[in-house]
Amino acid sequence: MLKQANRLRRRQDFRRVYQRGKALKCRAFVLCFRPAARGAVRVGFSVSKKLGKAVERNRVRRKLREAVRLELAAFASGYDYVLIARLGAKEETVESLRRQIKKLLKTSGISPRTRA
RNA sequence: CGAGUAAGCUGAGCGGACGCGGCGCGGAGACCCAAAAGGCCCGCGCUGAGGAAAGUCCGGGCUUCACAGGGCAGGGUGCCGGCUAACGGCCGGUGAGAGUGAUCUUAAGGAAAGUGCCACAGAAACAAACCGCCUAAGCGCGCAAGCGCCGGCAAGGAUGGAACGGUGCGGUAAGAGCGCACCAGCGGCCGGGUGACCGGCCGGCUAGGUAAACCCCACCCGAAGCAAGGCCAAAUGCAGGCGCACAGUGCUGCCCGUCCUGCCUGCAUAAAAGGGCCGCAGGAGGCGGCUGGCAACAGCCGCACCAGAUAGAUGUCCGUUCACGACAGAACCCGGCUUACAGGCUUGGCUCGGCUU
RNA sequence: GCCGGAGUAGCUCAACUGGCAGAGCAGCUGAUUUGUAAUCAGCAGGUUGCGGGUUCAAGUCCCAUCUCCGGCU
Repeated sequence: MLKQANRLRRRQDFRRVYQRGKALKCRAFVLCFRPAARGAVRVGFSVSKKLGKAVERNRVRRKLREAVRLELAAFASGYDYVLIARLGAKEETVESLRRQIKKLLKTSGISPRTRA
């Protein structure tokens, strides 16, 4: 679990990221991001019912959150992010998710130092 | 020893590191916000999913609508007694069915209130005569045997899931509950039981199936749901309609009756600006003991307080043990039902079979 | 949280009050054609999602369950 400050919580924030942000995808998830007014890293998660029943969805979300927590330094502050789990996320481990996050953030073109 | 049957319990453990929700205590920036409330941050302590949390199939509590009115429709339940806040649940019994048995299953009221249906086959599917059996009585013909007419019968055959009680004896022209005995079913009386029902005696001899077809009878059901609903802060405008009629009074429909308001309806306005708080977890609750009861359950006493989120908390890593871990995640609460489930455990339980004494 | 609808041949759909599960397309075989298409004739293809029950008889009625689709808040 992330701290409250690092969470994306409002429905409108999600919508803003979906509509006006950029999206990158890999096997396990889609990463959407968008510059925000505040200077913090805020991440939201989306796991649809397509992934399975409540227990399975919880497991996927927790693995994603743990991976994000461990890689929090790699995220550029001043941006809002949303991770949308895909069907492949069920087979991933936390370690493999961390690698995919790092890879996607590198290709995103924004680095932690630019807006720290 | 083997096979079975019944009731119940459990649902990986221990240690460490990094994290998260809630509560309590302490602290801090002057960060979010128009402001209040609240949020964000740091430290410590305590605490943090299930037996099904699931499906949403029933029943309640709670809240609002008018403290919930009447009728018709509509829906549900359906052997008896009890338990319960209530139930379509549970317990105990009755009948029926299955099993060698322990035991299990059971929507199990009414078919002489009425209607419908019973395909094909068959003469006929609720009142029938195709094949068949008979020719006693009556009439005609004939010397007679006999033939014909008028008829009688439902035993046998055939069809069907089902054919107007079954078996046997008597009876008859042939037959038939026509008579008798037993069995099944029906009605009455007597006895037992709170009752479903059971037992006995007597009577008249006969009534097809289907109500998970319509229906009849008995009993029950107002509706919507915590995004219910209430409070705080901010904002209070525009458009339309009505005057003794109109509008609303919440959704399974219609009608009647009646209450309330004077204004009502729509939009801005509810997924708004980061809105917030209550509802919200002390309960028909849990654990232990005693008493009453065959039991479900009830009463009394004692003990502890045991999730409460709102993008929604249990995860990751390391070590270790073993039978290598199933189904599965609270969202207002509770009682049931149903469904899913790796494995493990308990019972001075019960039944059947084999062997030994 | 609440409430609806559907499941039938490989595909798209029928089957009224329970009474032999059917049609079109697709498939296969044959005919026609030099050959193909079209056309004609014929054939095969079904645990009616799954499991129970009621009934003489169930796609149809009742109960339970699975999957999919949709709606309201």
